[in-house]
Amino acid sequence: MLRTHTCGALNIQYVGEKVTLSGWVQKSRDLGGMTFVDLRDRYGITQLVFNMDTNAELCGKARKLGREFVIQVKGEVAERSNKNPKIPTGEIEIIVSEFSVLNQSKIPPFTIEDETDGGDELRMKYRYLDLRRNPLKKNMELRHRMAIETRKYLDGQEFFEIETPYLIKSTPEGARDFVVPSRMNENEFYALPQSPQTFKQLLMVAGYDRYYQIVKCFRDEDLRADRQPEFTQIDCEMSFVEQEDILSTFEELAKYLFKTVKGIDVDDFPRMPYSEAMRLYGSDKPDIRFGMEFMELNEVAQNKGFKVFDDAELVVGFCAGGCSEYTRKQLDALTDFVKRPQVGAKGMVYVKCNADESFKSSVDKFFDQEALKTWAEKMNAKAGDLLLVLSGKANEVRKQLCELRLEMGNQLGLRNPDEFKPLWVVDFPLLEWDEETQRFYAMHHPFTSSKPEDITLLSTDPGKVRANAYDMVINGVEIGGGSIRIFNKDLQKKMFEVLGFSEEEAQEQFGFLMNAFEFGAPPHGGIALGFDRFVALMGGSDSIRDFIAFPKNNAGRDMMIDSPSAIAQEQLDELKLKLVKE
RNA sequence: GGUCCGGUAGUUCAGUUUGGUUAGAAUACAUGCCUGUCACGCAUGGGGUCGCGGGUUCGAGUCCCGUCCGGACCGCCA
Repeated sequence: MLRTHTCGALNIQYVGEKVTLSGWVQKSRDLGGMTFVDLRDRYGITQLVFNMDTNAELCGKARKLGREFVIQVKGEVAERSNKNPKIPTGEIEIIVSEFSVLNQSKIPPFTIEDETDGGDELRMKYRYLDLRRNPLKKNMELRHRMAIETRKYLDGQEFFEIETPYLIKSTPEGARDFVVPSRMNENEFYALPQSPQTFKQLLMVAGYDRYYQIVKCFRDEDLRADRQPEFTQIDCEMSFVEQEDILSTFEELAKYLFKTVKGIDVDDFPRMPYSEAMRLYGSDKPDIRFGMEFMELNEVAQNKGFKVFDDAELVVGFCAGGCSEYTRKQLDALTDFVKRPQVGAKGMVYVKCNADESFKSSVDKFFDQEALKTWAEKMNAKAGDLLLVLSGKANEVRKQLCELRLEMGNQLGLRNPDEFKPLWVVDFPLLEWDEETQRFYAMHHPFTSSKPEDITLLSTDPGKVRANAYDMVINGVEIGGGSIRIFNKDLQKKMFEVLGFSEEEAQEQFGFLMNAFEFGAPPHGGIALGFDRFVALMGGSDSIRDFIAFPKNNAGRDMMIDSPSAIAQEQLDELKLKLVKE
């Protein structure tokens, strides 16, 4: 037996027992007459002790152990004379009687300690060493816990976990597909699923009225801190449900996860229409841990001779409470922030609501005290507050102000990662007009149904149609989204028509789904939650990378295995593929 | 496709603003000493193509151009 206990298992109750432990050498401390070795495994650290008086040969051998050597030791559990209260095994140590080196280790490129060295590049290349460290280990444990609890909850709600294929069919809608050449079908390709969308709908037709899957999805788009080309979703679908059934079922799932995994009780999720989210926060995924809601100022700020405002479609700002003492330098920094090309504002107007009830603004030339007072009143500002105002084209300026609001939230410490404020954003538009291609695109996806009362607009004013679509948003992160689907063949055909598909194209790409709708498709709807993001959120991080065991870098590369990579000519030949060399 | 930040010892970084002696620190590593350490301590030592290429200059880690790599973001992500 290579071990009788793990390195986290032993405590004072085991004193006197003979045990066998295996693990990695975390560190050794050679004091001359005696040597201490910290032995580590996934479960903890146990101190080994060697003494020159009692066993000089063994002690001498122990001194030669290097970091990360894998060893097996046999010995007796003893109470320490000097206890270490910082670790669970700190009251005991192992008086080693024999040990063997199971494997040696090179000196690792970074130390296996919690918050020490190792830049991103190195950590990715030696991911298996980084995973030995506590921070990543905790993240993997959190991920495991959430997966298990998700399964428990959904199983308790009668959901079946059913796997759907990874080798499917490419469709032009939505994100770019990863494609896989088919050896047996010359000139043809599979695509990896961006989501199991159509399959889960077919499962509804099949009568499996509650389905879920914790499933990998693939999108060939550029990466971000919160976006990987392969990522995991909690994918669900239910039959004989309305929007409210989905919302309550998955609100309960989220609450259950917060409770079981974090021990946190979260309040009921407020529901906010998309239009209101855009108006108040300039975002379809507002962070409602803090206020600073937007207020439109066209009425009070236009036609006062300030050309920038007069020419703008929208003048909008928010009130940063208690910030009237911001210095010129801080305000300049905020102006630079919004003028960065990534934000794209032309400038920023501020109004300090001074303690003595006077106002100081960057546009004093155009607005007197009385005018600024009307702004302050409109924005419910008190003495001591700071108003920040942007102007421009409505959609753009809302987005810019959203960035500024989040930045102020950061600066003022209002975005506490231990606080969780979820909400449902509902009533999304069904369609989105794209200027470049001059056509409508489905905002969610083409299987989304519209609000019944809006359905007549589909032919007359498609941009106005609201969808039975919803997003779960927590702390400004889009955790997931879904919709009530179309389950009628004719309506689905109509939808493809609005999206500019010819009947042939629609039949060719989605005929299998519409055909299935002719065989008794039940009303159904569902949701998919971004599992990586949810875990990262629970772990208090904006980046999902450290919640995925083997993630890819900025350029979609796996730096450890160095993929993607070229393939052999024989493989290309077999697939009948020719590379175009440039 | 674009914007910004970074690349100096095994590692994390300072040094670059204002070009000038042998490029430093911490940690890791090696050797020696040390019998209760747990970030052990003390002493000694080795360790550098300053990402790469070109240019300016009497002289480049430092300035300029290009390029590669990493990170954050915009576009993109139904």
